[in-house]
Amino acid sequence: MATIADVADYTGLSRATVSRVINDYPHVSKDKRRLVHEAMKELGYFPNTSARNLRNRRTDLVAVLIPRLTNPFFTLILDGIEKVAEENGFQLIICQTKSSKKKELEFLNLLQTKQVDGVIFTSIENDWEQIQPYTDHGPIILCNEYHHDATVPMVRLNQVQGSYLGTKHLIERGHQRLAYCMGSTSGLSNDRRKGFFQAVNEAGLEVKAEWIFHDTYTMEDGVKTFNKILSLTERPTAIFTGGDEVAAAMVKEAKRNGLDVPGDIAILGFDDQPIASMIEPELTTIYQPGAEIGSRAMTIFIDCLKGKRERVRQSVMELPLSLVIRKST
Amino acid sequence: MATIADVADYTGLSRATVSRVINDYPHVSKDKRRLVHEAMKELGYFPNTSARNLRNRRTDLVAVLIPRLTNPFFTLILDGIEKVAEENGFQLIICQTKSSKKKELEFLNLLQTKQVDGVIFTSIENDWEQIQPYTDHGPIILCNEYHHDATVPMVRLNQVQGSYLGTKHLIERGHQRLAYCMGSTSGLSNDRRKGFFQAVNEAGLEVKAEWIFHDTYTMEDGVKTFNKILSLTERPTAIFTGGDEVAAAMVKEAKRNGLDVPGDIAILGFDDQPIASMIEPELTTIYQPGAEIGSRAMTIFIDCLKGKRERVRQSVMELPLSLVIRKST
DNA sequence: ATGAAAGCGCTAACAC
DNA sequence: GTGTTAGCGCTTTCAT
Repeated sequence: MATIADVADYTGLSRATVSRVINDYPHVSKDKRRLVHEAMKELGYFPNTSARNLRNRRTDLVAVLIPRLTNPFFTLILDGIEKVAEENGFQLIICQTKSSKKKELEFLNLLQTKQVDGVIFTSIENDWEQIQPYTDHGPIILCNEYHHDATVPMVRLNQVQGSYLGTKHLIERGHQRLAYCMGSTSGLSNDRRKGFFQAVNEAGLEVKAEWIFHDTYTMEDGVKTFNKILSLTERPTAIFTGGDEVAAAMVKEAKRNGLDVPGDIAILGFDDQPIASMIEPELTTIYQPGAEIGSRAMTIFIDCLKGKRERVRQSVMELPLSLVIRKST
Repeated sequence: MATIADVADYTGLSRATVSRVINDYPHVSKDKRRLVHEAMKELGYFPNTSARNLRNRRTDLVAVLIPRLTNPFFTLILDGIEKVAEENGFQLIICQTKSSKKKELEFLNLLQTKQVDGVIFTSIENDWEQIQPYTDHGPIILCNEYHHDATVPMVRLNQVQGSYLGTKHLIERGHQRLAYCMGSTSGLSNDRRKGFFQAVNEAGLEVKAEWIFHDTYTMEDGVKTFNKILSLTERPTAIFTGGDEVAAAMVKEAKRNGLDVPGDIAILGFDDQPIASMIEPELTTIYQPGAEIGSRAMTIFIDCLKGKRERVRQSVMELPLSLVIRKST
């Protein structure tokens, strides 16, 4: 494998000059520049990235922590991150945490060992105290996540506003008994609950404890939860869900039980995934600009790396959610 | 930032011994081993990956070429690759080609510059002659792709068999006039067409040229193509599609036009994505074990890297597709 | 069991 | 405009 020294020898120039050509520096004569290029081609030379990284103390690599690759919302974020990364010469390393605290921490080793320049979290499992020490080693950005005491830039969606909007919509449609299905108990979920109850309280409605459901993530969860709701003596007439998959599964289960959506029961999705407009009736849902927060987060990341922006200081960029009214409510 | 030399100085040992401890080599006394571990913790030392990579001539990094992150089938493959990668201490670099020949070639620079140990293609845009030279620089695996003259390991799905199965099913349901929608004109598409016509010919059916549609990828394409089909004077009674999104959009458009699926027109999907079982009627489709081929490909990749397997020699592993009969046919 | 030292391939400060 | 050279941080012979 040819090295820079080989190119230098071949051309009779020094390694320094060859390096200057490689890196497109000024102060190299046209002649030598061409000479070097010819030699590189002739010898099949390519600069060794590990050597450059060692010397430059950068890798142009970013670790992106994501719970599951098969979750369309997160790949949307990833897509947004990738777009900006690509434009700026960065590569992305995929870190699938499977929502495990342990794995999340393990991936942070990539930062300590300088395998990556920094990390973008699209979801966060550990408490901030666990993460905080790692901020010494490079920029950390929270994307789609928020921690009250995190000392880093955060790009988030206004979940409070989003779920308020959706809930208010249900109430305006005349619903008085609302079921609420949530996923985990993360900060994100708390915000959604906040928005939900804000709308509920404003309207002076009551929400019974038995109308609140936890750990509802998947389509199967949706079916199970829907059946629980059906079996309730005092049954809600509208359901606020934490995702379109859950909502879609519920719509289907409702139809299977001979119920009309939204006539007998209204179902509100979240995310506005492709599936939302494919099912019958089309899902009313809350659109989250996933690609957008991804791009923003990556842009901020780059600014931090370049020192254009302080990286160990809290900052919050918040984007709004919007209600997409279709047929299920 | 602490280096190995700092740890050596701190403990009064040599860098060599510290290195041995880091890499868990034998022939280091218990005492010194503990001493070094304490020092590393004390100094906040972490081995520098770039330096190790340079020295070891490996990065434990694999580039995965994928057309679009937002395509669920490809993230399924990615998930399979990731699983095996994780088990073996490899990290994945995402390379989104957006189906561009140019980008695909650019990503191969990662191989030449030794930024990655090798490459897994989950789709391939260029001709094999373009790719072939890169095999000098590290293992290249084709996953979900096949090139007749490729001199590398390939893991593929038996598309011929899969589409034969689906087409035969349509014919058995009594359909005589079949429409065929394909995506690109890749090897993969050719195989599907082969299976389609195999079944068609066996049954002695005729397929008019106007029943064959190209470049049908997305939901919008599905809607457009379906309307073209509707406007045909001699209209097919069944449609073979290249993906569940397309099929789902067609089902929806059919219903919008007052047609019954499968009564008036049967629609066959491909992939068995979550959406297939969420729409009404549920999609009959062809299941492709995406995660499975991903895992297999990564396993083969590792064998190639370890020299357990020849890497510049054609080999083909083929997995079968299966028909999932639901309600749309 | 431990250490000395060469060298992986590259860049940049400094000299001319 | 070009060359010399000292590292970047690590691993691995080869001694002892």
